[in-house]
Amino acid sequence: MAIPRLLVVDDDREVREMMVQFLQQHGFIALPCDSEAAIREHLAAGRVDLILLDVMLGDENGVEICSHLRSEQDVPIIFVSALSADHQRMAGYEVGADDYIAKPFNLDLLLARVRAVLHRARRSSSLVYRRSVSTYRFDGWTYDAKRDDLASPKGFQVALSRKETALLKVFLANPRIPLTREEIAAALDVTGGGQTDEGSGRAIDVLVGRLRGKIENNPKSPDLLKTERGVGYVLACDVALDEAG
Amino acid sequence: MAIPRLLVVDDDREVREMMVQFLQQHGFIALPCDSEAAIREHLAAGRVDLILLDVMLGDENGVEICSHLRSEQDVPIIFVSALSADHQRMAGYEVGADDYIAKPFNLDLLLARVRAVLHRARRSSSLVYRRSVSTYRFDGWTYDAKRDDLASPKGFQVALSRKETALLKVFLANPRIPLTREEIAAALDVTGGGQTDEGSGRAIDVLVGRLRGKIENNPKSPDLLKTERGVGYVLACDVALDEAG
DNA sequence: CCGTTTTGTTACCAACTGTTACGAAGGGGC
DNA sequence: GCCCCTTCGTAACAGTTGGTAACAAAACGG
Repeated sequence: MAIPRLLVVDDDREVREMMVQFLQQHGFIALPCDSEAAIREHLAAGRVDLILLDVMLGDENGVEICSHLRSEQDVPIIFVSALSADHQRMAGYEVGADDYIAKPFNLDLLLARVRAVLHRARRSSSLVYRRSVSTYRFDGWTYDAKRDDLASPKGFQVALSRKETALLKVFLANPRIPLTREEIAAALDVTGGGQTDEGSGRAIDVLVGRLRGKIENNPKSPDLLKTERGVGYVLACDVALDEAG
Repeated sequence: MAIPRLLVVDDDREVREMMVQFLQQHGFIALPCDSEAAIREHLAAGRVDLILLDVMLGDENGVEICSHLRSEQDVPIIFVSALSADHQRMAGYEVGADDYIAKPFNLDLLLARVRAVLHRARRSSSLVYRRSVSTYRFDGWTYDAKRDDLASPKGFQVALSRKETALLKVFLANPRIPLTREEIAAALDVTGGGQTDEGSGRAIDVLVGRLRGKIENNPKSPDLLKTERGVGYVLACDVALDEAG
């Protein structure tokens, strides 16, 4: 299983950002959303492992959203709510929520619940939970995560900077899944997600360019880190994992 | 199976457009219709995989239309209706509808039903569902969909832009079937379907022209991408598929 | 502190794609 | 054939997006 991707759905921007930052610090890809439409975009765009859903979403209703989502696919959902009354809790479970956390909550409690639900979801879908992947192999390349050591198909060692390494890991964890700049930025904890000259910087583009320069045969026409115009980037090869622990 | 082609039959223009847009966004070719005559035109013009049929069609009656159509061929039909009373539902099933959705409905529910019915239709007609065609061969050309790699009969590699690739795929999926600009636009998610100078742009024409420039021996008198005057374009050769998975 | 390395920003360019305008090519009626 | 109208092809243009060199700022390591 790749790095878990979580959607943080809350209409209070401050709460949202706080949760996103906290979850990112603990190794998750956390993507902020503020509406059902945003959730659907992410679901359509790629894998989502867990949704943290605020019950009160301005004019939308979290319980209803949950009900919609649940009737279609079984993404795990954890409700987050200021309404801790029991009947509210029940309304959450009845539409299929996997857990329910009352605000204000302890962030570590949140983390524990998130891990528990992800763990459950993994078991039920009989995916092996790889506690620590030690080595990734892709297209002849070998990346030893433990020693942080990347070797080319011909056996030459290639040095990556810290951010380049992080970027590579994100792609290795999500092979063949197109990642938006927003998602990459979230996983790397950099600011910029913009792709035009106005707006925020183009850190992701530049970073991808630099990584390409080190791992692509011909960086001008990349075989591995392909551009999905209007979307983002995708690692266009399969990745084999050796695991330890 | 090529991209599924759906007819969206509803006399409320707004509802129709909304459904069409939604279905297009999810990868279907969705064609709006507002009458039995329009349905028949499409059925006569080419393959139709599923009809979404409003029960109340102004002066026409959806149930009757369904009954007519069913007595002739077995296109799957899903009824869409504001009349959710049980007897109405039964009237729908009795004339052979494959499913029945009450308005107002959740769009994603619609999507789920559409996919279910298409899936069923595929199985029952014992068509192998090709999850991923890896290579197309046509008139000496080879297109490797996995690597997104197009090679000319003489073995030269030809670079296509994203939209050009998408256009080629649409034709490869529908060889020898004349496709209207409307259908192509739907499959490509571009706006323009108009062919005159007024109205919407001529994106499809220009795109076809560009693709011709890359794959035709003599773009001025095309052998592959022929124009069907007053209709659209057609790929005038057979296509062989190699499949993987 | 200072030099080095890493990382983000900016600017410029190239590629992609939709729009428009204009001319050419059909097609029907006479 | 000739005229007229519709349809189509395509060059030219413009708006957007992505690649990347060059610079600036920040982090790092003594």
